[in-house]
Amino acid sequence: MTSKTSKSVGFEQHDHDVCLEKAIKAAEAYCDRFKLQFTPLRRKVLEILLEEHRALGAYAILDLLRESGLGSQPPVAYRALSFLVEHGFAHKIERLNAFVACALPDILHSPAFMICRKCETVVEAQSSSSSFDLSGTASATGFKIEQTTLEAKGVCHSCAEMA
Amino acid sequence: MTSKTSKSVGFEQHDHDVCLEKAIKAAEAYCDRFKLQFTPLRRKVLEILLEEHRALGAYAILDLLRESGLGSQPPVAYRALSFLVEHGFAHKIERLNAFVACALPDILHSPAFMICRKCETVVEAQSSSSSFDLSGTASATGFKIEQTTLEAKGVCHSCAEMA
DNA sequence: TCTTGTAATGTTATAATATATCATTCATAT
DNA sequence: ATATGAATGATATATTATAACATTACAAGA
Ligand SMILES: [Zn+2]
Ligand SMILES: [Zn+2]
Ligand SMILES: [Zn+2]
Ligand SMILES: [Zn+2]
Repeated sequence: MTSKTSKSVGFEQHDHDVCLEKAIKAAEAYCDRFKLQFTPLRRKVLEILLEEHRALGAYAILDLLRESGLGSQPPVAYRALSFLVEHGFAHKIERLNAFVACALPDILHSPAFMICRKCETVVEAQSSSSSFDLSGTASATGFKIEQTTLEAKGVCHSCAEMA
Repeated sequence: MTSKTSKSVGFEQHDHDVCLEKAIKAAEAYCDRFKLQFTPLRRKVLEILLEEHRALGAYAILDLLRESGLGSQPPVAYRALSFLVEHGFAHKIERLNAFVACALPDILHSPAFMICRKCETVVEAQSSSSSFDLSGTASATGFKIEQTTLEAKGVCHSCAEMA
């Protein structure tokens, strides 16, 4: 059985070079279109995240940045990360306080993740913003869900009325 | 329209005394049944969380504990919180690095939350572990979803095979 | 060209969240 | 009463994240 709202990218083998290049190209195109600056720093952080389908903490990223001489203090990493997250090139995994490159860069989506607690692989599944069915993706890939986190941020009725 | 997988508790008015007492009683009963120690400290932390349907950070909780002379160092709060979370009496809101009392203490559930960014109210919706539909609860309560976080932790196919 | 505004980056300091470790006390069962 | 494990106390430190201010890069308008 497969879901109509979820489609996985990960766990199974795939051509990661294509994956990586597609993401960079998508970011370039998007920044070009919206006059955003895809600076060397931001590009490098995205490249670091794209290396693997794993989540990296800000300080791990910072270490790698330092190695390539592109910045060494926390705000440098956090700023680049918030740019990438803000524009959808990367996502924050709240459970891990860590970041992953978006695996679906050319698709408008609300991200959903399956996180293996053993190998730490993070698979991004496609979904709509308020309806989720991970069970399809999970069973299709053989992922065994143990625990889920679902948190919707927004504005409640009474707060909306005030404005 | 209402969802078959989600039912809200919150935002709208409700008898909070009942809410509070029900949660304490449920915790007592559960601990009794499973021979868990519902110590004064753990009870106090749950009471603190039950005061309001808002998420409290560990250090805010710690301040309140200190006031009642029940502990003053971080591990005290974190231990009580992990006990409460482990047994389902409370949940961690990952997006906020904060904790809420469970609003559905007598129902087996995988928690889902709607968080108002203005008043910081946290509403818990009932859901199954791998399929969610917050849109029903959201529209029923007038909550406007802006962003969602969906993260499933588990074990991937290849890691499961190794074991 | 010059200036001036804005975005990005550099730098220092510190805040906020969370855990490791070891000592002590308490509950419970033999 | 005594041995056992669970819970708490206490100290130190790790990890994650941001505030605040200085500097540089770059482009639009004078
Ligand atoms: Zn994505
Ligand atoms: Zn795995
Ligand atoms: Zn709950
Ligand atoms: Zn509100």
